[in-house]
Order: sequence, then structure tokens, then C-alpha cells
Amino acid sequence: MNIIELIQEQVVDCLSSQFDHKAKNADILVNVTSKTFEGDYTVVLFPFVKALRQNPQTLGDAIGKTLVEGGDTFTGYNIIKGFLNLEISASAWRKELANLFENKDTLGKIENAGVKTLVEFSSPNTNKPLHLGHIRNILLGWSCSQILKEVGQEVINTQIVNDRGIAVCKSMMAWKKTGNGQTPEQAGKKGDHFVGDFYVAYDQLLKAEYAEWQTTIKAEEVYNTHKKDDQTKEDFFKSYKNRYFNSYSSLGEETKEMLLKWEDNDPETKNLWKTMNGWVYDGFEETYKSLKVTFDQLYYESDTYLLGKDIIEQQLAAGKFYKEDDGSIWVDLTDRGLDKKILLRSDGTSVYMTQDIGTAKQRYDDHGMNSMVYVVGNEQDYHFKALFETLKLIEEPYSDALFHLSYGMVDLPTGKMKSREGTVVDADDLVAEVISEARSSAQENGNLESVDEVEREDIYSKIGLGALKYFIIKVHPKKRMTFDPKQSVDMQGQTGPYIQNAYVRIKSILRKNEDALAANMDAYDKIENAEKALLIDLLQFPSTLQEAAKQFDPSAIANYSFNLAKDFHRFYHEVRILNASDEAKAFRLTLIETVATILERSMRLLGIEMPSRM
RNA sequence: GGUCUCGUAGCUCAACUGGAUAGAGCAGCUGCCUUCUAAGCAGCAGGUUUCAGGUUCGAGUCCUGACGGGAUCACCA
Repeated sequence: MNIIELIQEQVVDCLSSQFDHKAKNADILVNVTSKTFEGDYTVVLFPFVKALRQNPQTLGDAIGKTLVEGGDTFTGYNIIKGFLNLEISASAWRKELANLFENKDTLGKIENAGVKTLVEFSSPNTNKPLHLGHIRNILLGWSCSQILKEVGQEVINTQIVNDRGIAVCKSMMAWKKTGNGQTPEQAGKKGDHFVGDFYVAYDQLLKAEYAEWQTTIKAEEVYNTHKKDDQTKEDFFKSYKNRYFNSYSSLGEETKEMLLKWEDNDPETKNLWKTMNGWVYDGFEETYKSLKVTFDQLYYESDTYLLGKDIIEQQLAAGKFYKEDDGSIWVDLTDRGLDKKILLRSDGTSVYMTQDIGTAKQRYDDHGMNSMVYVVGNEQDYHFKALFETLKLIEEPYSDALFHLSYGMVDLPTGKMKSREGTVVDADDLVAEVISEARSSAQENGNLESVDEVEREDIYSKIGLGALKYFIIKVHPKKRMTFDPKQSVDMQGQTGPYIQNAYVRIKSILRKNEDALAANMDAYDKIENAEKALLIDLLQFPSTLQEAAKQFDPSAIANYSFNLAKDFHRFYHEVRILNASDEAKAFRLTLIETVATILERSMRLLGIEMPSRM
């Protein structure tokens, strides 16, 4: 039992014995005392003032007196307005510290929650390399997965790889036409970038073809019949591009044929597809590796895009879905506050929903999970609402524990990222840049000159990635965020490296302490405010972790880590450790070692590694 | 237009289920390296929490309504 629970319990007892009022522990709101008042923890009395018809002063006095006299945990109290501020004794703090230190590796952990969760994240298309948007997705997914594991869930990291469709065929078509049989290796490019370049090339080809077509008589005719009011030719053709692609483009025609061939299992098409996707996967693999994330099992749309139809038919027969006159199948979610959604087209082919229902079922067959988290941008909020309600409607066994970890778009200071305008921030470039920034920053302060080359590079990478990852993950997932490249490589203030630096400072002290924790801290009875602040932080770790897991919110951990690091830096500046009195030294070494462990654990939950020096 | 979502310092972000005088960082200014790593610390300055009502002992937080940004409303994914 930690100090907060102890306060709650004693207050409950007191209310019961002295006022005959029954309350639960959770009813007692215990806060950290605001800096402007005396005390360590504060009990909020207002809720009981009314119920007990006592004024805050008498009520607070009664409770405060009982707590102080009832043992050696509390040394004093004061009441201001409806707040009862309690002062904790040095011996109680020492006890808390001893306990924290003892359990530092497992604090907040749950052994086995009996829950198996599948976390889906990243899920890219295979026609272009990963970019900044994917990075936010990947970091959220990875961190969420780590957090759920920490609270005792069995977690499976997965993706649904979008490896088929017209977009993929575009890259293939462009490669066929302009690639001259080249491979990424020959071109000296990473596979995903190599293929992505053909996707761009395809757009160029199409543009050229379109421009030429615009000079034809047919185009003139189309313009005259379809233009709106006084729309200029330029404006008209700009907005007509999609229609052109579908109706007139020979390149478009050829590409669509390719898609049909693919669906028909044409060997040549399938081979090319396999080869090019293979290149892309090699590239992705490298990016994931550089971000230090791994997956347990991948699902590919080429395998799952036909799934789901039988479930739809089955549930149609069971009366959960209904059929329109034209043969299309729908689910009616209007009594659940949503709309009617189509599940199967009139021609019997599937839509997004069909696949997602099928894939969920497939995953259940494979893993028997009882919970699923989908990390997908907030533009799909409605889709997931509908999907989850549908899965509930057909009573899938995992359907009461589905969560869409919906996150906001990443903007640049210049505005939205747009692939057409070339303002997309490439994932690999970004990683390389933050690491190189960390390198030059480290070389400037010269702390690593005695470290060998290999380890040095490893440290640069940890710091650079720490900066990048922290910058992104500190923002609450559902908020749209601005990504300023300049700020993302910042290593001062509220950043990953600032937190890493706190850890490094502790490690450095611990290295210098020869005689370990031999001394006894029992005689240490004048606990500094800076020390209390750290203890209070440490005691908050379990509830922060629970909250982060419950809300699927890594930013809670990020903010917690910063707070802890900040309080450590202040502590570090205010008190001496190695040349303090024996008992103070023992207390402080115990304290900082615990802080180091919790910092390291917190950051690991965010996918950030700690260097031991920097 | 319907639905969802966000709006906090010049900028980027916090604020546990409603709790005391709304906090950090960056940018700006001032100090601190013969003392355990200055990627640090301390200080100054910066706010009508978009606005208007309501609920209550108490509202950045909950409710209603405006205003502003974004998303979504396909037999696309």
C-alpha cells in the first residue's frame, strides 16, 4: 500500500468512526499539495462538508488530529478553505523509498491480466516509402503495444499491408515502361524509394499523355459539353483528370487491364508484382529497423481482400443484415446512432467493410484475441464506429473490446503535407537527419571522445531517435500536431535528450560510487523538498501507467517522464550526493537509482532507449 | 448543410474521475561551469483558457448556443 492509499484508508476509517459516514477509498480525493501551501498531500474536504453538515475547519481538524495522533506517518496538518494539507514524516518517506527501490523493476506492472490484444499499426501501401504520417502512426502503435504489455496483456503487433490495387499497378506499369529492367540494387536505391519513384514517374507519364490529349478535337468536345459556366480550359481540365483517367486515357486503360490480370492470376503480372513488392518490403524492413520496431505477424490485403463475404451471407441468413432489391447487402445501424452501411455491392464484390470484418474474423481464428486496437488516422473515425458496431451486432467474441486509436494529422509549419507538391517528409531522411544532428551536437560538447567509434554511433542514434520520437509522442494522439523540423531536432528543454540526460547523470554518479549502498539511511530525517518531489513523482508512476493503458495514451507517459527528469535535474543541482553525510548519501543513491529505473522504463514504453553516457 | 473533433502565453504543448493563485518548453532578457556530465540550474517577462449563457461550494474541464480550424458524409480505401 502506498502513501495515497494509506491516507484514503485512514480518512475513510475516521469518517466512519467519528461521523458515522460510509465512504469508499476512491471517494477520497488526495492531491499533491500545491507549492503555495505547507504540506505534502492534500485531502479535499468539500464533498463531505455538505453531506456531514460540518464546516471544513471542524471536519479537517477531526481528521487531521486523528491521522497525526494515530501513528508516525503524519507529523502535522493545516486547513485552508476546504483543503486538509498533511505533512508526511521522514520515517514514512524512508519507508516509501525503501519500498519503491525494492520494487522499482516491477512498479505498476501487472503479471498476467488474462487479456490478449492485437495491435494493428503502420499498415502502409506498397507503392511508396514511409513518411512522417506513418512515423506518428508507428510510434503510437509501438508505444501502445509496449504499454499494454506492461500492464500484463499478451500483445500481438500486426499490420494490414495494402499490397494490391490500382495504385500498386501504377508503379508496376511505370517500371515496365521506363524501368529498363533495372533493380534497386543496380540503381543504388532503397527498394521502397525505388518503387516510389516509379509511382511518381507514372504520374508524369499520365500528365504528359493528358496534356497531349487536351489538344485533340475530342477534348475540345468534352470541354464544351461538360464545362461549368465560364470555367476556363485550364480549370476544367484540372478537375477532369480523374474522369480522363477512367474514360479516355490509354495508359489508364492499360493499368486497369493489369489490375484485372492480377486478379486473374496472370503469371507474368503476379511475378512482377511479387518482385516489386519484395523490393518495397526490403525497404520497409530497413525503416522499421532504424525505428527499432518489430511486428509479430503481417496480414496482406492480397490475402484478405476476398474475405468476409461468407460471414456477410451467413449473417444475412441470420437476419442481422438485409438485402436491397438490387442485390446489395446492408447493415442498418440507425438505432445505434449511425447510418446504413453497405457490406456487399450489388455485383457481389466486396467493399472496405467486408474485408475488415473478414480480416477481424481471420485474426480471431489465428490468435483467439479478446481485444483489438487499430491505429489509424482520424479521417476514418466513422468507418471504425460502423465497423465496431457491426461486429457487436453479429456478436463477435472480441467485439466489446475494440478500440480505434485515432490520431490527428501531422502538419508542417508551412501547412499540410502534399505528395503532389513534394512537401512530404520522408521517414528515412528524417531519421538520418535527427541522428546527424545528434552527432554534431555531441561532437560540440565533446563528452564522448573517450568512447569508441561503434558505441559512439550507437549513442548518437539513441539521442537522435530520442529527440524525434519524444517530439512526436508527447502530443496527445487525438490532437492534430504541427511538426516543425527545426524543433524536432532540438535537444534542450522538453525533449527526449533532456530526459536521457537525467538518466546519464544518474548513471555517471552511480559509476563513481565505489562502496555501493553499504550505508544505512535510517538516520536520515531531514528530507529536502527536491527529494520529496521525486518521491511523489515515483509514487505516481503506477497510476500514470494504468491511465495510459486505459486511455491508449502514450503522451501521458511522455509528460510523466519529463516531469520526473525535470525534478531530478533540480534535485541534482540543489543537493550533493557523493560527498553528503553517510545517511544522506545512502538515501540519495537509493532515490536516484530508483529514478533511473523508472525513467528508463518509461522511455522504453515510448520506444526510446537510454544511452549510459552522452 | 448533417455528424464527429479541436480551440489554453508570440510559437509548440501540459493540466489525474470538476479542486486552491492555469503550468512547462521554445523564442527574448539576466545570472550560474576550480564542486557528482552546462544536452543542466535559477530568475525576469509573457493569459479575459475563442465568445456568451447555464449547472455548483468550486468550471480550462460538464451542459446549451455562437464563432473559428479540421475531418467525414461513395456500391473508394
